Amino acid sequence: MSVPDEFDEPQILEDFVPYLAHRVGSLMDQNIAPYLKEENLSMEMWRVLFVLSHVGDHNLVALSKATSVKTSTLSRLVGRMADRGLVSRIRSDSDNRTVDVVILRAGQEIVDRLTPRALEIRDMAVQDFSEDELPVLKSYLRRMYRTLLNNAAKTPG
Amino acid sequence: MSVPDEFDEPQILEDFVPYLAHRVGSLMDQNIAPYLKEENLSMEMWRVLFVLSHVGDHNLVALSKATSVKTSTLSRLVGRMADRGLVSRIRSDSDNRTVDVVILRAGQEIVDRLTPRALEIRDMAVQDFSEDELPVLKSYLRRMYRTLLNNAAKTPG
DNA sequence: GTCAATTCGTTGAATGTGCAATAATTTTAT
DNA sequence: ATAAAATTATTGCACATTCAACGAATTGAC
Repeated sequence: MSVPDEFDEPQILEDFVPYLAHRVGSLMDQNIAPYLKEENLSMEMWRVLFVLSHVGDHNLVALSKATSVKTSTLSRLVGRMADRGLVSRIRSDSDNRTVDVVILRAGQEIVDRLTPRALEIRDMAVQDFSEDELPVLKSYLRRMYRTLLNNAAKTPG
Repeated sequence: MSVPDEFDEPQILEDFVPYLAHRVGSLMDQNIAPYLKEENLSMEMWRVLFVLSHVGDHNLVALSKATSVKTSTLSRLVGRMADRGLVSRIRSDSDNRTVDVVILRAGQEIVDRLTPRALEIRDMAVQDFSEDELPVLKSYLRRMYRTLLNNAAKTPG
C-alpha cells in the first residue's frame, strides 16, 4: 500500500475536515434542489438572487466572490437572468468598467417564495444543536472562512 | 495570531448556516485547485480518487453518494479516468448490473502526490482551532451531515 | 413461477462551464 | 503627462454536466 502510515486509517474520510464540510454543503444543496426546480432556477441563480436580495447590489467581481461562481460564468448567468426579468445590469457611473447587478421585482418574488423553504431546511439541519451549540457552530464556520481568506494561496501566474 | 470570530456587519448572510458552510467548502476547493491543475485533474476526479484510495472500491451509485456527483456525470467521468489509466471498471460477479470502480497504480500515485498538499490546506484552515475545539468542529460537521441524511426529502417522482 | 416495480449504468440532446483572449477603463509608476 | 500594468466584463471554443429515456438485471408481491 503506497499510502503513508499516517493516513492509513479506516476512518480518514470521517476525520478530514474538507470532506466533512463539502458533504454537508452538498446535502443542503440537494434539499433545496426540488424547490429550485419548481422555479426553474439553478443553484447558482438562487445564490445570486439570495445575495442580491439580502446584501444589495454587486458588480460582477464582487458577486463572483460572494457566490463562488467564476466571473465568465457569472456574466452569462446574469445575462440569462436578465432575459427572464429577474435582474438588471446597470453600468456604474463612477467606474465605467463595472456593471452593477440589481434584483428586479420578479427576482425578489422568487426569493420571497423560496426563503421560507431555505429556512426550513436550515432549521432541519441544525435541529440537533442546542441553543448553546448553534452559535458555536456558526462562529466556527466563520472562523474557518476568515482563516482561509487570510491565508489564501495566490493564484499562480 | 488568532482570528476574531465575529464580523462587524450585522448581515443575514453571516448568520445563515447553509451559506456559511458553502463558502468554506468553496474556499477549500480554490486552495487545492492549482495543485489539481498540475495533475490535469478536475475537482470531481480528485474526490473520486480520494474516496477510492481511502475507502476502497465503490460501484457507481455508492461513489455518487460519496462524492456528490450525479451518476450520469460519474459514468462519463469514470470513463475519462479509465481512458487515462487512473481507474478501471470491473463488472460485479454477484450483481451484473453494477460496475465496481477500482483505483489503478497511476491513480494512486496522483493521490500520493496530492494528499500532502490537501493536508497542508486542511491544517491551514484549522490552524486557529485549539486542540479542544478541533474535535468539536468535526463532531458538529458530522452531526449536521447525519441529521441531513436522516431527514433528507425524498426526491419528487 | 410470473410479472410488475425497482435498481444500475449508459447515452442523446440541450445546456452550462471555464480557460484564454479581448476590449475598455482605471490605476500606478515615473 | 504619459506609458505600462491592473482591473472589469464579455465572448469563442472546447469540454463537462444534466435531464430524460433507455436496456439490462434484480427484487418483491402474489
